[in-house]
Amino acid sequence: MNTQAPRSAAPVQTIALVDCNNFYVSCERVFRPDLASTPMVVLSNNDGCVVSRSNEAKAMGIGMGQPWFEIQQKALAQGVLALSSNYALYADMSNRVMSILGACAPRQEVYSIDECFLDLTGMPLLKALSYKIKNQVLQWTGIPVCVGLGPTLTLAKLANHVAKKHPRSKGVFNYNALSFAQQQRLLSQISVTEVWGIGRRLSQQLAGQGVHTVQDLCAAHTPSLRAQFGVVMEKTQRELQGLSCLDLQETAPLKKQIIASRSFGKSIFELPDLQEAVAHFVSLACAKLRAQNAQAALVQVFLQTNRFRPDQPQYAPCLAMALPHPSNDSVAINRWAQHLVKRMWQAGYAFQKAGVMLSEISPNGHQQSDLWTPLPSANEELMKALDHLNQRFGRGTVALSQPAPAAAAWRMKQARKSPAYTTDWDAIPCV
DNA sequence: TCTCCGATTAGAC
DNA sequence: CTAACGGTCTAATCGGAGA
Repeated sequence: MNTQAPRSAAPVQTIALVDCNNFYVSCERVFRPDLASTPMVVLSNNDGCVVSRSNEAKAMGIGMGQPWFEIQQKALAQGVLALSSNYALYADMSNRVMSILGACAPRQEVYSIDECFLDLTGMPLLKALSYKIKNQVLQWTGIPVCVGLGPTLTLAKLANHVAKKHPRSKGVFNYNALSFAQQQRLLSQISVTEVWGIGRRLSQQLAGQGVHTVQDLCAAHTPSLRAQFGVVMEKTQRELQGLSCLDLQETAPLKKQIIASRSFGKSIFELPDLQEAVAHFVSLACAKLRAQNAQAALVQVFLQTNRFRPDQPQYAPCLAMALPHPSNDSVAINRWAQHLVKRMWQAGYAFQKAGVMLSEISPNGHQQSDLWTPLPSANEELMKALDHLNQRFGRGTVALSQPAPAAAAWRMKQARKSPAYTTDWDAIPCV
């Protein structure tokens, strides 16, 4: 068994993981302070599953990812408020939180919509600093956060988990401040399930090897671990031992693929409805592509019937096409995408979902062109104007196809959505 | 035999 | 009234095809 403290030549880093509490619910509450103690949940797209829960809802036993239809009746009877997700609001709140946090440290990695890593290495009075960060975010945005500190990204995440779970920590936990013996005792009290990168499947397999706690994983024989589970697991173990294997990624690398897809509010049978939906997905995907100043060389379109209805005929075609040259032009890409839908559509199927995938992505302006085919007259100005309008007045203001998405047959179900408080003046309640 | 590809798997949020 | 179960993204790995 490995009971040695890891000795590393590098001075101990201090990484902070700052995570917003019940993020989507907290965003909604900023604009509805009257809901501060109402049990509430936010639902995924199409009002499908629970994706964010208030503490009250957690206490009632409502699980993360539970299908809403399964618990709806009981939950409503218990007074649970359910809201459709309002991504425009959450993205805007996230930007505010992240820019405040970014100013607190020389280096930041925005890891997801509600959490980021900060490099606090070498800074004095870490505990006081952490509380200051936490209070500043709360004061300036209304969003509560917890802060976990550790010598590696994985341990910072674990420390954040401790901060969230133990009320005594008051939202801040510093793993680096523990003695080696205290660290071991703590790790032996936490299930491996809580470790970043260890999901349901792996924790089950680990349990088969007698590895149940984080301490068990730290102490496991490294070569056997590597042989059975691969590199990723070895890195996780090293990180838990305090040896840094993962780096903070300050600038997000270009996406290798961009997908825009959605389930429909109801089944779609007709080709024109499907085409409209696909046109919409193309414009979403291309906007994302342009936002990272990139272009794609491959378009793919897929259609799906409802896989939860085995009694109905199933059909899930997917067709790809290489673009004549890399592009991020919604109009051009839509032409090819429409072609693909037409090829795949067949009468009689109840389509439930469709999507567009862009891949073989490269930075703008790096296209290999040959001498004979002229470069396409890129609709650059048009696309710029389009992105601007959609940002300013809301997604779907300017679309590639006729009907506004709000009226479309394929539009997703969002029965209980809150207003766009932060991006639409008219949505601000008069006081 | 080596490499490249697509499909599959696992995980995160 | 009934039926109803999310959307993106990455990396590793494996088996088969092709060089």
